[in-house]
Amino acid sequence: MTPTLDTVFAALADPTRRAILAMLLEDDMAVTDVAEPFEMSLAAISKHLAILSRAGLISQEKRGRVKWCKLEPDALRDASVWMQGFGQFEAVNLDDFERFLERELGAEQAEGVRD
Amino acid sequence: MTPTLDTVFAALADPTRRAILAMLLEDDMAVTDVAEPFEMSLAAISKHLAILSRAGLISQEKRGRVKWCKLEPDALRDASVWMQGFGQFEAVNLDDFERFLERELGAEQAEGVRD
DNA sequence: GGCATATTCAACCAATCGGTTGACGATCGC
DNA sequence: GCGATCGTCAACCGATTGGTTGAATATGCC
Repeated sequence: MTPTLDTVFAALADPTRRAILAMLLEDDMAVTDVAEPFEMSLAAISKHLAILSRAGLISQEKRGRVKWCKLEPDALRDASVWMQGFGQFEAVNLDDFERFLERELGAEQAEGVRD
Repeated sequence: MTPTLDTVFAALADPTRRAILAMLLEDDMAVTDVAEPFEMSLAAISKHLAILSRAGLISQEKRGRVKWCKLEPDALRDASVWMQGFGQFEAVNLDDFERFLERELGAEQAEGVRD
């Protein structure tokens, strides 16, 4: 399936999935390691990863028995083009982004990662 | 309710709602006029507008018996900050955006606005 | 007042979502 | 080969989504 705006935005609409993307920003990770910080089953995380993968936001490659997850930020490009069309946003600096991530992750932590 | 990334991205995940936002980019519109090009009931459009409104993407103001819908592009700012954090996208020019919109609207037209 | 117009509400429906559990198939280490 | 580990599959569950229809609520016009 070619990723559409529908699938990309739908994938981004879940806080668990956004948290996963933020984790993958640091480094590629195995499925088990992705699941570790979350208070939910491995199967649930596996489903989230499948959704991110179908949206093109990550790729997964199996090496041995571990499946590595890798961020694919290019999938955000079309969505970013779409959004920037409204409001002519100037380029956002990464400090803004980091502060944003801290706020969001902090909020999730406060409610136990998930609510 | 203060709009969250959850509600903003979820609102953007539906093609009907994105088409509505694109229409409002041109001008403010009454609910009935928003509904006109779509092959679905007025009530359905009313619900879509409520979702966009809860996400902060539009505002609605009732004047007389007609309720005017107005784009509120600022609500996209947080989401845009979030997305640009991945991939350091350069500013996108509006020509790109217009071509993009044409493609998307064209695709929807081809399947009868909705599939 | 009375009718038409603009919009929402309420109830319903099928489909999807986000989660669970338990069984299963691969692969590694020994 | 065997047991442990990695990950998915399948079936199930309750909640939400995107749509419908019909009735209800404003408001405007004459």
